[in-house]
Amino acid sequence: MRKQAATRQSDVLDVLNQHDKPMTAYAILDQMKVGEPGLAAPTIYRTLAALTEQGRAHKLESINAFVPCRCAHETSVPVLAICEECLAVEEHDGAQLLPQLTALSQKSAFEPTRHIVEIHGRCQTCAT
Amino acid sequence: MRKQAATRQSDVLDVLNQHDKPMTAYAILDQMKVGEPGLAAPTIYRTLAALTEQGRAHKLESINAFVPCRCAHETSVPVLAICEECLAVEEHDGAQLLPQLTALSQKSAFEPTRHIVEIHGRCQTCAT
DNA sequence: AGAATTTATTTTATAATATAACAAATTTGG
DNA sequence: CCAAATTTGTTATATTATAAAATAAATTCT
Repeated sequence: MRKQAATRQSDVLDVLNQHDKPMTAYAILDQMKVGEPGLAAPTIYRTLAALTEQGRAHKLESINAFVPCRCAHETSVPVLAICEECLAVEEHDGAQLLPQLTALSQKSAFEPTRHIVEIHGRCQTCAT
Repeated sequence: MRKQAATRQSDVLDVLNQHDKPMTAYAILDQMKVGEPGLAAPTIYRTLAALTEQGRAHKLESINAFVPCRCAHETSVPVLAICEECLAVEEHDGAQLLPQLTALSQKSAFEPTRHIVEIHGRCQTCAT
C-alpha cells in the first residue's frame, strides 16, 4: 500500500506537533508504526528531507533530531536554541544575523546556500 | 599497550593536519590503524571529545566530521563554512555575531553555553 | 480506454556513526 | 611499595542514515 508524499508529510508533521520535544527519525518511525506497522526508516527520512526542504520542519544538526517549524517559514536563518537539560527547543528568527554572516562568507568569496545556527545551553525553566 | 591522552591527542591532531579536508572519526581511525592495528572507535571518539573541548579541533555537526582548529582558539564563536562540492572548510572568527546571538537568547532568558554556526555553500574555487 | 513507459514509493538489507559496559593498565596518595 | 582511584583499551552493541531492489501509481501514447 502506498501513500501520497503530501499525506505522509502532514502525518509526520502531525507527529512532530504532538510532541513538545524534538524527535529523532526513529522516534517518529516508532510512533507511526503504531497505526502503520509496515513502515520503515527510509520513508521517514525521505519525508523529513522534503519537510525540511520546504521549511516546514527543521533538523537539529547537533543532536540529530527534528522539530516542526513554528516561525514564519520565509525566515532565511532559523536559530534553534536547545536546552541540554530538558531538550526543549526555542526557534528564533535570525534574519538580523544575515548581514554579518554574508560579510564572513565574502571574505573568501564563499557562496552560501544555507546557514545553520544552533545554540546549546539551558532554558529559563532549567536554569535554576 | 596504552598511551597517554596527551600523546593520543597530538597524534590525532597530526592526522587531521595532514589532510586538507574534514575527516570522519572512522577515517581518522583507519589512518591511525596503519601504525597501531589494535585501535578502536571509542579511543578516537574520546580523543576527539577532548580536542574539541580544548578548542584544538572542531566538529562539523552538519556532516559529522572534524577539522583541526586553525583560528586563535580563544574565539567564542567559530564559524565553519563548508563547500558542498569539494568539502573544503574555511574557519572564521564569529566574535562579531555574539551580541546578536546573545540578544536572541535573552528574549527567552535562555543561558547559552555553546554556539554552533555552520555555513553550507560553494567555495571560491568550486563556484565556477 | 488500455498497454507501455516513466516516475515515485516502499521494502529489504546494510553502511556509517556513536556509545555502553567491561577489562586492564597506570598513576597517585598513603 | 601497596591499595585505591583514575585513565585507557577492548568488546559488543546501539543509533542514525542510505543504497539498491522491488513494487505500485501515474503518465503518455496510440
